[in-house]
Amino acid sequence: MAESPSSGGVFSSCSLYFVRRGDLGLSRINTMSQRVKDKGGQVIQDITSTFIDEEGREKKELNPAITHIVVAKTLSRQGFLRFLHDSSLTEESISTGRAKVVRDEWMTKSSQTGKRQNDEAYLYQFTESAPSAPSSASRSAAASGGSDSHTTPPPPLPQQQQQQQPHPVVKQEPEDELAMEPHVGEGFGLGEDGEELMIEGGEDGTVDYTKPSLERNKWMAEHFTELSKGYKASSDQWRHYTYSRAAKFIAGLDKPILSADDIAGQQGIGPRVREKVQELLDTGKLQRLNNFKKDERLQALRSFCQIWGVGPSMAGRLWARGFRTLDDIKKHPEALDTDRQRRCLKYVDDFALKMTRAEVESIYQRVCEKAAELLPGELHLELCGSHRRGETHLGDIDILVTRTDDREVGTEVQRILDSLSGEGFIVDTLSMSEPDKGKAVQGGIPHPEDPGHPSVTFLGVCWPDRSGPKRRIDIKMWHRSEFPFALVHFTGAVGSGHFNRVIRQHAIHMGLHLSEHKLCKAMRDSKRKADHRPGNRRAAQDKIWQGQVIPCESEEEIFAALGIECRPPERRVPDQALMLECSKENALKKMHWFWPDAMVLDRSGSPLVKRQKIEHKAEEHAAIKDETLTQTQHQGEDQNHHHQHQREERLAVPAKVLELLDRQKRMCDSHRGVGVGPRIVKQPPAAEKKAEKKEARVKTEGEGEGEVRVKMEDD
DNA sequence: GGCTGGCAAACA
DNA sequence: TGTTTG
DNA sequence: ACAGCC
Repeated sequence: MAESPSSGGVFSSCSLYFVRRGDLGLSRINTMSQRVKDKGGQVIQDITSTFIDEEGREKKELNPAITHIVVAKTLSRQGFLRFLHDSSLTEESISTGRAKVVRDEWMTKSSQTGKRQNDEAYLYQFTESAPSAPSSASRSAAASGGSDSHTTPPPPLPQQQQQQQPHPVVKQEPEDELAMEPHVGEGFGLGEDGEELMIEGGEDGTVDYTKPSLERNKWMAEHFTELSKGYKASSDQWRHYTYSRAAKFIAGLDKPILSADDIAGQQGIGPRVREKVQELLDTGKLQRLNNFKKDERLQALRSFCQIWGVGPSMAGRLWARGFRTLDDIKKHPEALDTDRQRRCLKYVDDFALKMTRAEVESIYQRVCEKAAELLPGELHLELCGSHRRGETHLGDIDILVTRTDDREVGTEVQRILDSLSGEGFIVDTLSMSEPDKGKAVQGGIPHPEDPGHPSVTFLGVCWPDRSGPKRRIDIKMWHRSEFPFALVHFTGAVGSGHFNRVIRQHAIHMGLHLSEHKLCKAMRDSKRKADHRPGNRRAAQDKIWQGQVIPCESEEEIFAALGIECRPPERRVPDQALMLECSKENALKKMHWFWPDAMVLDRSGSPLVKRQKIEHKAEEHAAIKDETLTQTQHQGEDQNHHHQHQREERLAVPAKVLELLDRQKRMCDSHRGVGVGPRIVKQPPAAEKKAEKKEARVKTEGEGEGEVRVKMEDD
């Protein structure tokens, strides 16, 4: 079997079953199944098979054909047990069966590397174990020896083997092979520099958690940030997101929280967050967070994620292979996948150091000078990111460049970089985009009259001061017409991009599409979980047919178009006011700004209140129109008042938006004399897919739920 | 109870 | 393609 | 072990 990979495919003689729970959804299972089959494996549909016992009764057992049961690594033990129960299997039948229960990474990694990964390194721990116990190591040790010769690097398994349970640290002094500047001793696991201290003690006086204060709010927010980071490292993106959002929300409150009820009922704040606020008020700490701190594995994952280019997935694999600390990895850099990661391993300590605003500004200055020297008067540079948001401890430098004229972006950034590299200022490139690729795929099928402009993105490392640390620097160049969108995008990316997510969702609700390049009308082919069986076809993608762009010359105009307050950079956070402004109802009231002929109705013509996906498809226009007519006709007076209702709810079109629409019209006219209204570039590919979809929709409508649709009446 | 959750682009 | 980043 | 929506 060690030799088989080349002959029969990676998965030859494997029969996999995918557990559709947790993060392993249908669409992912479909794609994975396809790959397994392509590479010589089999996918089994039923986890059980029935047999007839002596008394002639039907019984179920674990399907003996299965060699591997693939489980989402984030699926909880309980979730897995529930799955077993639902499949009328017992825990025991699994443990005694021949099928190996492996995490989904086993499959993706095997497929990626073209080498079947060692099962034992990817075992899914569903048997009894403390949530944190890294008990797998011992088992894999025994098993790995023989079969394992072809898994990626030789078994690096440092001395940790034996350490597993008794974790009392054993911080054996690293022999510092990679001569690091000893800037920070850095206990990882703790947040980035010192936040932990602030939580526990408070640097300037401890926070009195029994007394309401804004300080106490911040203190609570930090707890949520810690939770969020923990979940991030364990690849639980949604809890990461939720807690991170909660942290931002609480930190942004302008009134002290008096009781847990103060935050209840806010958009995005649910029972779990409320409970935890309560717990903080009652006990001054969070049990969950304490568990996190004790969780050796989690702390290791967090430290691994400090390497730029290593995320939760890679971190999990490193842990599975026996690495426990960053030092372990420094001793075995070959454990990392790419050269870039190995380079970034050396930057870990430097990148953990924050900069002052002045430092950032002087770096910005240096780039500005170079720009002025090479291309005098041609470029405009702006500091974005956390600096623009007014923060004081900065992790990186984020510079946005545009031409002062309307010419397309070319090699300007490259020239600046070349020169600065020659001076030893830029010392590494982590990622560099090809200037001409910029306009290729931006956010779906582009509008035929306005496919967008090329842009350039550089992510790299600079070394402003030979005696100081190296710094992360991003330089991006956009076409002038798209510059404001880039500004919004690269300023709003707080934390996990909460602000961007909220306003983009809002745009979607208005039937628009907001990206870092443009704002445009959009037709979305909504992403549905396909009801295909695994292996057949892929789930429908969330395709966007881009409609007309809505040109905005400033951030102000972008916010105006979305009908929300133009916030100064430092207020680009998802606070209560924003969530309110961006509620679905509001979006729907504003929709007619850009879809003047659209009526938003459910099937019976009643005014919509809920429903998120705005779905429409070009080629259904005709059909919809007919439907609309017949409906509105024979609905008669009965429905009339509904329409009035809806009209009443509409928000008046602001002057600014009229201006934008006017500008849009002028641009269109001058461009090509194109009429207003969405132009469809491409028809959705498979005819049958559409048929299916139509059917599905009719069905839901028939069931009375009623999709909201935007119905267009032709211009 | 099940599904979705902002987006795009580079890299291997 | 999945993973990671901004 | 999250929140909001059908």
